Amino acid sequence: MTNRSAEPARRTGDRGRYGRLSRSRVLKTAFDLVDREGLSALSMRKVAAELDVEAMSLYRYANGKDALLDGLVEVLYEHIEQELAHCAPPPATDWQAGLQRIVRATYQVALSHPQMAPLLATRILAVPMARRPQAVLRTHEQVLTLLEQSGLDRQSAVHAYRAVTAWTLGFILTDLQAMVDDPTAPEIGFRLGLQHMSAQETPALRTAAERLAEPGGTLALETGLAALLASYSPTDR
Amino acid sequence: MTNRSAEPARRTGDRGRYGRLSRSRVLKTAFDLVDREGLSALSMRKVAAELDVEAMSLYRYANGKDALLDGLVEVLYEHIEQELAHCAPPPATDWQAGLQRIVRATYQVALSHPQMAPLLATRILAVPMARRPQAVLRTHEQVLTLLEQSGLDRQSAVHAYRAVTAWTLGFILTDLQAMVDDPTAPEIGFRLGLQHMSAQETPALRTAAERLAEPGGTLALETGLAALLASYSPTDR
DNA sequence: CATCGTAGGCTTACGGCGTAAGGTCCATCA
DNA sequence: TGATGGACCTTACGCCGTAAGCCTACGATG
Repeated sequence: MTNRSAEPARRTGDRGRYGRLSRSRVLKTAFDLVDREGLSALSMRKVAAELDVEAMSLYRYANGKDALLDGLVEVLYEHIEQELAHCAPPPATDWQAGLQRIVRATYQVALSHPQMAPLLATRILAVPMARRPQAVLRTHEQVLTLLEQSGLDRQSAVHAYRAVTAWTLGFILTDLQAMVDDPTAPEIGFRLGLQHMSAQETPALRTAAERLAEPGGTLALETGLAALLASYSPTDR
Repeated sequence: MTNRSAEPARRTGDRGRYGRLSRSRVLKTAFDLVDREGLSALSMRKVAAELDVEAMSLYRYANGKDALLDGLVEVLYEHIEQELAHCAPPPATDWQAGLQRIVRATYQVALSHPQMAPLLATRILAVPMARRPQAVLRTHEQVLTLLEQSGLDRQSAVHAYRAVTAWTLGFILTDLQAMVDDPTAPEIGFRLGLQHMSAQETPALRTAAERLAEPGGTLALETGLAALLASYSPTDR
């Protein structure tokens, strides 16, 4: 509610007519809020408050909370595209390297914004493909195009596409899974809460927990990707 | 609130002292509600209403909504265990078949209860491993044990375990992803909402959409699983 | 400069939600 | 029979999403 009449509402590209809101400002605020406090802390009212605005004002730029969540996914994929754009030149001939590049970028952006990970899983289940944000569709289009370049027939390319998508999503979720039970504990076993796990019923899992707590890493991601791709392109073996 | 004093509160194993509630009854009611109306329709108050009880009464059996959600995951994995128990005998020597069996059961239970799928993704991110329901841990223990039987060293077994988990979860989510935009449309293209997808920007995806709308199926699930497993066990190639 | 249509933001209000705190009743058993 | 305590209920609070409608400052127009 701060009166900023000192600024005569110059219509920069990033503010609305009154020099206050804009879609990008709303999404960025929500994005930062989730990064900072987690998805469960996201509410229309809090986002609005951070913008010195009432909740209902957001509706012009994100028509309801679901639309806001989809906006967050959009931002996430825009980050992926940025990562892809400024980071590496695409080696036009090597389709497999092209796929690796996209999958790796997706993984890294997810790691940078772990609080958003649930969105990747839940929104894909909630919003039909045709309604997904453009940035999402563009990225998926690239994946599919690369696979079709690889010489696979259309049917196999679609199967491979599903495999790549499933692997990437599953790997990210598995990698980000909650392992730490008590962050304040000094010893790793207690930090993981192993004293709550029965050594009778789940001995192997208990023993493996320490190793499972470490992130999988880019290497494991790409190993699995390569294995899946190889199984779809008979030329490779 | 119906007075059922006709029944003198016989303490069957499935009811509490007053012959009304019990953990299993609460979870079953919530589970059915989600199956019927979706996760977003789940609320403490509605579950309570279906049991002719007040919301706060549930807290003795599920201490808050998060605990209720974890209870649903528990029920889901109990279904998986039932599927495993009554369906096929485990071929003790063939560890790969053993893994297939578990993964397939997980997939089939997920398909039977598609509304629960988001829980698989979100709860794994929210509750530390050591605090997961016993049924979940038992199933994971089986997977890990089978992999250790396969001759992999401990380190590789853990990597393979992560891969199996990631693949299964990712495959399920990808398989259950929303594709249908307008269920009432007679023609498939409109049913998928393809008119909303730009033929300029995402032509390949648009074309592939029809194929993507079909479920992946058990075969694709097992193909990918085999490919991943092969990449972790050098003896296989 | 005066006017006007409207985009952009605000107000109010409603019903539903999770849950903290404490009360009540009744099956049990001494 | 009377005490005990577990099972369920009542009340209340503060959040939430959002429908409906209002108000006003702005850009365009003359």
